[in-house]
Amino acid sequence: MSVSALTAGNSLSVPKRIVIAGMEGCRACSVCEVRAHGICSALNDDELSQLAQAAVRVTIPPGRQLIEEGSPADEFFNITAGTVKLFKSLPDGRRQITGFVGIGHFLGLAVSDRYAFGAEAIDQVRLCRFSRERLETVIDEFPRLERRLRNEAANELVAAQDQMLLLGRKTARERVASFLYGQITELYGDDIPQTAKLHFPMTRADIADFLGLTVETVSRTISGLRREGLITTGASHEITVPAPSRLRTIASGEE
Amino acid sequence: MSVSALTAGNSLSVPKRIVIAGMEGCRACSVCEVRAHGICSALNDDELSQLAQAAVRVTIPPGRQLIEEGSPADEFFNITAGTVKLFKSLPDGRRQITGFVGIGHFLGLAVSDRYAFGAEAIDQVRLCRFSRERLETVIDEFPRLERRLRNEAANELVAAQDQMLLLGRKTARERVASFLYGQITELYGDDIPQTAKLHFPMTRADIADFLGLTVETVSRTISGLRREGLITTGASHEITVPAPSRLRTIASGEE
DNA sequence: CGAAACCTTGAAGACTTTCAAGTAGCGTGG
DNA sequence: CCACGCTACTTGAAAGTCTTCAAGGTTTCG
Repeated sequence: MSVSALTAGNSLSVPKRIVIAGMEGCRACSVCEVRAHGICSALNDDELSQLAQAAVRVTIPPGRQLIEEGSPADEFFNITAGTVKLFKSLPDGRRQITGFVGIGHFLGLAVSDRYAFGAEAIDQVRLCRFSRERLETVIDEFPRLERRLRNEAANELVAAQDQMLLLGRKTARERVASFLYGQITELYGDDIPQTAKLHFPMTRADIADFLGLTVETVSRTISGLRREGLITTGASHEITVPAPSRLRTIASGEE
Repeated sequence: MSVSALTAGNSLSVPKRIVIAGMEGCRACSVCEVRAHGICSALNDDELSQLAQAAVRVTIPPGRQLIEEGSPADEFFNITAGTVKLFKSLPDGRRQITGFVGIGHFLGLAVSDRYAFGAEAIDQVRLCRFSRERLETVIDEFPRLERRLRNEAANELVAAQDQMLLLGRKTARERVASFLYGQITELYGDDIPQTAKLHFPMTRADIADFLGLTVETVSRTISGLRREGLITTGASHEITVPAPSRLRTIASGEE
């Protein structure tokens, strides 16, 4: 389901842009929008063109699942646009989103032969697709890539540990503040402005599944933060934060 | 505090076994108890002796902290005996244990220059210590090691995702069952016996901090499982599981 | 424009926590 | 050898945070 869905998604959503394996990718990489990000930044142009031969670029419409939990892990992805949610589910439907990943993110670092998580496009997503086999070949030739992947994994691990602290020990208020502050740092990096304007793609349900809460609690908590003057809400996916540092304080459990 | 504490721990706890940097390690590796585990299994004897020159073996008494959250990450560790708990804390003392790690585990895969987590010995722990610098040198020479580290990180990532699902979406009962079943698989691998006997080193408080619960809830839940006949309790760190598969069912949220 | 999906708010309920007290295990020392 | 003190574990009762159930309002998109 997962892989075929992906292929179908490509041909259905961008019929005018048929991708021929190994061709378009070959051209695209050196001028790719994520040339400077993710694993690609670890390679020079020559090396990149080798990688390109293993890549296919595809576009995924919002809501389409690109990886199904437990399906054979024979592909890797590199996101070039949009946002993907990663998740795990229980048999009765309870769901935990383990992360939102965007531009430059490398997806599919599974060790086993099956994906341990699902992945679904939140908005329109573009990505490069590699077969596991071909990527491994390229990796063997470029040790730098290997290190890059290790660092990528290590970074994700740090984020996962933060999220475990959040899920295991933070209150609803602290969780929502953490989420919002996380969105701020993702958007602005270390250069946080006095007033941050956010426009995120995920729904309240996504946020709830990410924070281990219900939609109602997320909604109520956001309303609470608004009443306190800590945030201003525009459209449902737009939030303005007049004093990000106050949010950071709450997020880290200091009040 | 962390590194000095470690050194102090070594000299204080095993005064008769003074370790000379690069010497004992050099001998020990090829006959090491974890020769076949962890990163060492990725190397042949020759390569290993190179690695050994960068290693110092130390022993840590129970309760001693070997890594302090936020301290400079200039060392890596490879555990050869005992169990270590990894954790993150909030300013007010709330604590989340992100994992228990034992024999063969490689510790310190930080990308930043500071540890993002703390680490404390649960029982008596032995480990190999490397300076970050020296390990990186060895890694550069052995690409296999690099891949090994990536796989290690990928495996941890899978475990972290499981834990996020647990913390965000499982009930107390499911969490405790998950913990116990996890202990079973760690001890027996894929070959689960009809009746599993467990003897784990962590306290109820550790388990609580791992599962995002309080000690009281852990205790009550274990009592509940016992009343249901799902487990038998001996000494406080000993539990017998007459039907592991039932526990697995509960752990995965199927009842 | 209208159906559907999404978001918000209220009230009742549930699971877990908090507070409290008692029991048990263990190492030290009289 | 047993008392003492400490830490760990267990159990009960009350309290609290978050969830569940329910309904109304809003946005989105064909």
